[in-house]
Amino acid sequence: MVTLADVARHAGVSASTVSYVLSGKRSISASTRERIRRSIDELGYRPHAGARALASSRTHILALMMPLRTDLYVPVMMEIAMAVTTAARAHGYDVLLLTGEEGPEAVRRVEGSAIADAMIVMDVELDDPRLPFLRQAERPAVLIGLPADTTGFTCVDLDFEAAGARCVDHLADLGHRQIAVLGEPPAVYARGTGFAERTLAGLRAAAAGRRVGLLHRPCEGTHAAVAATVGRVFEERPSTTAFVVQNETAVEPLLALLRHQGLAVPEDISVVAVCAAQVAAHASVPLTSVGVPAQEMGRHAVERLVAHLDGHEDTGTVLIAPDLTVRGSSGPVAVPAPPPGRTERAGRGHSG
Amino acid sequence: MVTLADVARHAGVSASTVSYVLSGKRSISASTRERIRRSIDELGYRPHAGARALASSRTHILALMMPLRTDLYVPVMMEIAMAVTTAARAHGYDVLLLTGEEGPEAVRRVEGSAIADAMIVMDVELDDPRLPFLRQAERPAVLIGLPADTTGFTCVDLDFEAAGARCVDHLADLGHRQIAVLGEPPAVYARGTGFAERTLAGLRAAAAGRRVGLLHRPCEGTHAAVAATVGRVFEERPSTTAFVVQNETAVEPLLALLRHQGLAVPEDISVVAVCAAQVAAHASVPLTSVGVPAQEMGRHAVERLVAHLDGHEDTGTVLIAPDLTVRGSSGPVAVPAPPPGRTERAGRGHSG
DNA sequence: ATGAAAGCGCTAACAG
DNA sequence: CTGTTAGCGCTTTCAT
Repeated sequence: MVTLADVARHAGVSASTVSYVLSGKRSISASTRERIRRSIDELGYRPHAGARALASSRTHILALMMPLRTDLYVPVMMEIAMAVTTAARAHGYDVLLLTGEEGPEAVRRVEGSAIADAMIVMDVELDDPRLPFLRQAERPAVLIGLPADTTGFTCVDLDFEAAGARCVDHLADLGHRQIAVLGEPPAVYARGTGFAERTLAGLRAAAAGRRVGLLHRPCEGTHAAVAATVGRVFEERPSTTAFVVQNETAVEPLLALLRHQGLAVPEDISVVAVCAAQVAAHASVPLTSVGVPAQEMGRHAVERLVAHLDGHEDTGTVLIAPDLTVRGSSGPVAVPAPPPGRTERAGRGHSG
Repeated sequence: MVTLADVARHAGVSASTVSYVLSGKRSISASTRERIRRSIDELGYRPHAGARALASSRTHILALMMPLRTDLYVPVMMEIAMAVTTAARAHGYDVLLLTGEEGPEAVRRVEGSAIADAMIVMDVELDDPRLPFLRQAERPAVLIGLPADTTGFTCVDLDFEAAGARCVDHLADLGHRQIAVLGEPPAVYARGTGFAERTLAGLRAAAAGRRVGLLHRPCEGTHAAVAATVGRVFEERPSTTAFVVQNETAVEPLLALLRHQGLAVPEDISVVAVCAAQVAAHASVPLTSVGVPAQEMGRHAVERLVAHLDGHEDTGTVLIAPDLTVRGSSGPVAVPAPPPGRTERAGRGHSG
């Protein structure tokens, strides 16, 4: 193994000089700097991570806590993880993957063993059990998601409230007066994930402002559950002309159901999604949607953390502005509004 | 920060004794061991990862190289990553996440900086550029997937050849004589991923043995591509009565298309998938399938690596036996075989 | 602009 | 069964 001492000997300088060339923490004459660089390349030297961590109290590792749960859309989690890793590498950091399984204990482990310089926590719940430990930890943390109390943390998330409002505004602009919301499964609301509620708040506020009716129903992503939920929606609000879906797994079942009921999208009924762009774009009917900016979230999280580690204190919440992409699943409400043809007799979408 | 020295002082012993209690590498009297354990708990001591790594040349970290590509089914990657992380924790290891982005350079980095004790490489191609570097590395590696030359590595994968054979046997047993295979997109075959070819080899061998016709077509996962491919399949082999799909994203488009053409599954046509169990189980028609044992693969990979690190030399390939789960998308071929009703005129599945 | 030297916290001989 | 001690490879004062 090539050590710093080897490089120093090879370049005819002291170890500290090599170290300083690497860290750039003091000025080195151009000539020796070049000589040392050459030695480094020639010998194929790489600093020993452990030694460096021990001496400097900096591991250049960020810990990423992933949820173990599977009721959230996995590809988005993965995209965030990849974005975090890529952004981290761009700043000279590596990423340690932790599963939610260990829970708060993972925080103590990272803290106690100094195995990472900072933590990124995904799938944060409103009253997350990890937060107290994170607060009393030495290391900075960025939360992806918004807990009830954000004191002491930097949080990064999509502005789901604005996203909800954006959906309603878009549909209201198209003339829709009665909107149904197909939400995440009840379990997601129950465990206080926050984003679902925030979206709902935005939807409701905008609906009130625009004087359109809003009916919200949590929903599992199975064909059966979607059929049942949509059935009840049409019973309660027969004048529904648009759906907002916030549940990746419910997207296809919903589209299949509407098709099966002879309702054409967007001629008879509009559908807008709050979901991963990929899901919206590749659905059997490309969906107008507000995407979850996974890449951006991952990147922001890392950059905040790196800034903090570099001494630029900057706690605070980053809410990423929603972006609504029109893809053709939303259109003007039919005039006169067609009665929802919900039985087998109906043919394919005619709007008159 | 609490150090080993603090614990030693608190327990009234020497540092080495504490170290040995932790590692169990030499016998300690029950009384002092207990005393030390108590001190450790009381002080909340955790070994400093960097110091330990420096002194012992063991980081207790496994590096996991994930593909950055998105043409493979993401949830399976994620499931493997989670299984790896969980299994690693169970053996006292943490997992460092590396993206394929860095390519072979990542291998050199891990090797040179001694940031991990071993590597797990996912999405291995037949002639993977990382393998030469991995071979000359000090640290052991486990590949998830099978390269052309497995010399020097432990490889873990599903026995895709057996999986393919299993599908053909299942369908042949049901009386099918002409099977079509909807494969991964051409790009997956082109870059030499191996598993796709191995599945095909298994399908072909079994088909030859059972004297059933086999037509294989790579296919993108879009509705348009599936429609085009299936159309050509029926033109070339009108007597096709069963499909084997190995492409998660093509599953729903295929089912939708068959439905739209008035072909009932499994009455008119059988469908068997080689894909993630979750996809098969939650498809609009639950699919008979051979699942990808992601959990098992991740676990095996870690266990092999840990065994190797513990000195139990055990290089070799682990091919996990396929498991075909019957879910109702496969059935006996209709007698007499129905002509595929591929045009709009056809009603819903009647077999006469 | 460069060197010398003292650790960082832990492990593993080497002694007893 | 336990203690002493010499590093592991690097960073960072303190000198010059």
